[in-house]
Amino acid sequence: MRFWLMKSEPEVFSWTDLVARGETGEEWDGVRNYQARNYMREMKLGDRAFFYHSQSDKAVVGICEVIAAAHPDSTTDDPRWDCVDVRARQAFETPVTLAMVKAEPGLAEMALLRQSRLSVQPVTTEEWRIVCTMGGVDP
DNA sequence: GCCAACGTTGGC
DNA sequence: GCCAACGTTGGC
Repeated sequence: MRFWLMKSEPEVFSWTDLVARGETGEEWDGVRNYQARNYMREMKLGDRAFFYHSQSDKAVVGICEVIAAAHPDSTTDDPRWDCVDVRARQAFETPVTLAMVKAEPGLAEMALLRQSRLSVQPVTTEEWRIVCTMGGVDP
């Protein structure tokens, strides 16, 4: 199983919105960046991803699970864009803010800091463990 | 609201 | 194939 981080502006689609979708989950559509798309194509069923609120919130707020491998993005006819489906799994006890990530030496190499504009990014096993611990959930 | 970083487009 | 112009994202 691999680990990822996916960003969303909470004003557009929030963690609460994903929780409301329940087991059905939601298509992670709208990504129009090749690197982010390629990462989604690498995702497999059962992979876990942090749900990150960008812009107003700037915090990892929960963990979601990939429930459908990459397929065409239903919001466009352009065949270049694929996306996966995810469902909410577990909310963090404590949101892990961007400031907290920056303050943690073990997370200095995270793509979240290195490539701030990338909306879908890989997370290492060690980074996953650290962030989960900070968030108050079992890795 | 501003700006840095970075991706895309289009002229040459 | 290069590069200037432009658009978008996201942190501050």
